[in-house]
Amino acid sequence: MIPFDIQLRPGRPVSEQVVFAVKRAVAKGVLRPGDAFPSVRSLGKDLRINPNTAQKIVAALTQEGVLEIEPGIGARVANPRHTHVAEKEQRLREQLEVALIEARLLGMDSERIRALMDEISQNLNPEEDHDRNSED
Amino acid sequence: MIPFDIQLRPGRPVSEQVVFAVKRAVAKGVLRPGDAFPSVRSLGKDLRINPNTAQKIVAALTQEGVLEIEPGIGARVANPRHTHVAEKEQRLREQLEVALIEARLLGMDSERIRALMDEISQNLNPEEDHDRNSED
Amino acid sequence: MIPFDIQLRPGRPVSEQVVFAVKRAVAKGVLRPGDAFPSVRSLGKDLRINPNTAQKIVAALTQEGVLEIEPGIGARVANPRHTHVAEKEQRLREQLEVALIEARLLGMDSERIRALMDEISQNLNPEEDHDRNSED
Amino acid sequence: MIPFDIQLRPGRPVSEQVVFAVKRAVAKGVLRPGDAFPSVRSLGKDLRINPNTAQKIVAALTQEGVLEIEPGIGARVANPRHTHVAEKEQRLREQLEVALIEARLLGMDSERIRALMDEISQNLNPEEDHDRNSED
DNA sequence: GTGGTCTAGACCACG
DNA sequence: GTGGTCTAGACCACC
Repeated sequence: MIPFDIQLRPGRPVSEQVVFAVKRAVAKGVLRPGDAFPSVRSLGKDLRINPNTAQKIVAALTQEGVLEIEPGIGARVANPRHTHVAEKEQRLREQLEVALIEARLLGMDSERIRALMDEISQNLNPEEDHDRNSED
Repeated sequence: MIPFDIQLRPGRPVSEQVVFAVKRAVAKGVLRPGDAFPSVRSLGKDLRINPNTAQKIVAALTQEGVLEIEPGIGARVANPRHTHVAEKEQRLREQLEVALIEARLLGMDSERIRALMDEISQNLNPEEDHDRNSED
Repeated sequence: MIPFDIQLRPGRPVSEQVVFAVKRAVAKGVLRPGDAFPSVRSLGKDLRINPNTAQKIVAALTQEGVLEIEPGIGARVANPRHTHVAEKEQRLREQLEVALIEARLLGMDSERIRALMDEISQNLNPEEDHDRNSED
Repeated sequence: MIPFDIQLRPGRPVSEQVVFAVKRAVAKGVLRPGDAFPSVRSLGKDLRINPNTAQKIVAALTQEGVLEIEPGIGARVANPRHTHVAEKEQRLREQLEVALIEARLLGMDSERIRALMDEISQNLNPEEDHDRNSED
């Protein structure tokens, strides 16, 4: 079972969407370091996607440091290792620049943009309400 | 002549990159409403791309409301019309969510992210009046 | 002087727009049969368009039976002659079909469409209020 | 195979005509949400047009929300999403105004126009369940 | 297999 | 001159 829902939207690569969904789950705390991650097989079955694609997803997440593979055991969510920080921060800057430019072309001023950021940020936060079990 | 430089990076669609570069120029005020935009042919020649690709770029920018076409005359930067606002705002939210998630996975807290946003935002600001000579 | 305002919108052929504007003026009664129509020269000058284009406009309107040319005198709005009825009605049907299809794809039902038609139709009507001067 | 026939008329953009034909098919219910849509290549082959043109057609229909693309899988008729509603409704009004003006210049009164609309509308309706054999 | 992008060059309509 | 469309065929990413 996957502890989060993935809504595939047509028009973009499936693998990309799933990778992002996992990242979001980790960012929100729905998935936490140490949590088991579905095997390639069950992932493909659950999401109704090509096993080939499932394999690629796990590989990508591993490569980015989000997952860790224990050969013969399975995959689990990795401790934050902040790998490839430099290049990731570079990509992040670009993403933010793209978003900011689009926002401006939409006629938003800085205040409006900041408010939007805060709103999205808070939507990302609420992993605090339901019960938790901490063992870090 | 194009009043801004475009650095094509291999591996990504050329047209996409140029479209974005133009948007950035408009957002920065380097290109302003009413300014003439290079013809399809000259754009293609300047950027060393196929006229067809240049055509696609102009079409995309027109469709998004960034450019205005006068058939037989040429293209120019449009007044902000804010077309397709709903759809664009939705896409913007998604872009921002993606960026925020990446930032968190990088270990950034809200304050750090906000600072980064401000930095990028200010980099976008400098719409000085004097003609541009860039050699920083 | 032209007794109606024409707002040129970028992205479509100028001639087409002017032709349509004249038709609308006639349909609304702003221009009436017998009214003088500007010469090619003054039309081009008033609208700030290429004389070549102005010429084409007059020719098109004449060909459609909206204008009549009195050689050496000038052009005037023709009496409704309903020329080319068959082919025009055919074109009209196609236009209406296109519009209806777009409306449906927009999710409008017949009632909504009819209401929209009525609204537009009434917007076309009010040529009765202001004073008139007849010199046919 | 394409479940509807497209009669290309010379002199007008092929892509435009095909796009419209697909829209009509959707409006009539000949194509229904979820139905598979021919691949770019097969569409090009069936219609005897360049794959590139076929690609443009699919792209346009996707952009308008009529089709949905799953990369690597294929295209299918989308559920009505009613995107870009504001812009489309504006365009629709203009289309209707053009048609109404033409109708008036043809000497049609409101009643005649309405009757014509109803006729076309009903021609658009027949979404019978039985498979289609057209030899009317 | 699928869609997406790019190049190369032709033709047309518009002004 | 301008933009717009089409053809022909190549390459890539995705599944």
